[in-house]
Amino acid sequence: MLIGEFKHNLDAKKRLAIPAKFRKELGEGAVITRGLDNCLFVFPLKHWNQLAEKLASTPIGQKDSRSFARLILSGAMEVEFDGLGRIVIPEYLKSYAELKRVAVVAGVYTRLEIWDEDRWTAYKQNLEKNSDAIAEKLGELGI
Amino acid sequence: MLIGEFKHNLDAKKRLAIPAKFRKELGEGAVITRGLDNCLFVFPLKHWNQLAEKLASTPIGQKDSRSFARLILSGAMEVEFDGLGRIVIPEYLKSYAELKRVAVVAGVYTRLEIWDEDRWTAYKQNLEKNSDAIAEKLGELGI
DNA sequence: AAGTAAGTGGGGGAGAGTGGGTAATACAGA
DNA sequence: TCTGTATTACCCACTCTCCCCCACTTACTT
Repeated sequence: MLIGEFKHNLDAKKRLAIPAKFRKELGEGAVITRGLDNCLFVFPLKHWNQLAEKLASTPIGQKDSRSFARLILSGAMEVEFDGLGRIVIPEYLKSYAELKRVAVVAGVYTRLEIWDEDRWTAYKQNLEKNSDAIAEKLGELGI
Repeated sequence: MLIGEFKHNLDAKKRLAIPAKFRKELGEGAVITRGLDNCLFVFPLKHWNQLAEKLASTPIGQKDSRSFARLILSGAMEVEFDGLGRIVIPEYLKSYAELKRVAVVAGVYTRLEIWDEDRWTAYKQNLEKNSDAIAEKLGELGI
């Protein structure tokens, strides 16, 4: 189950340790790509295939879905682990997500997200301010 | 049935003893995550899975549901008991709930809630002061 | 009053994360 | 074509955190 939040360092060689907990589930292969809200998405191969199919089959005529598909598909790369469970973040993804030294790796059930720590903190603070709206959403989901 | 209120210490290693009474019911697994009003929720695995599925299946393209799912899912952690029935509270949850030394573990029928003692006391006092108003609201809900 | 179950706390070892060194490969320029 | 440079990938070593185990204390029960 891909859940939880972990802080890890991006070293000078653009290597990022993936938490051991997630590594097992990604072992059979994963894809890293540009995500939404200036973070990176990491999909297990299984979910990636589903998503890619869906994106490829969206009507080419619609401007929004076309550019979304482009964003996701063109930025995609297969993830490769080194002997110690780290991945290398290509320069174009690093700059897209504005990654600096400390990165946050967050599990969102079907995918991982990689955030720059500062952006992540700011994003969360902004969300928590709207906790009333969140409570309402929870109600809708029957909690 | 998860009811009752217990005070326990959070030790220097961020371990928290779960009352023996609750442990049995959570034995098959549980998930801890950010809750409302700055407390933490602990769901039995069964309830959590339902919730997570719902969250994960919301459309990724919609900003609101995306950030909402992110907050709940990334905040979650599988609960693991040590040999003596304690769980470890990850740093980011500890700071979210502003947990200090003494924590309150409260059963709310389908879930547990974990509160910092001071916040819990303050919250309860506030509740008792406004119990009339709350009772009226409840009336509107047909209780 | 003693025994048992539950909670508190600490020490040590294994495993995970960090960071640097080196060899191999690719690429550019002479 | 050969050489020098840069980038990548693999390997190794150190540190720290987390997990497991054990011992002590408290409270409740009989």
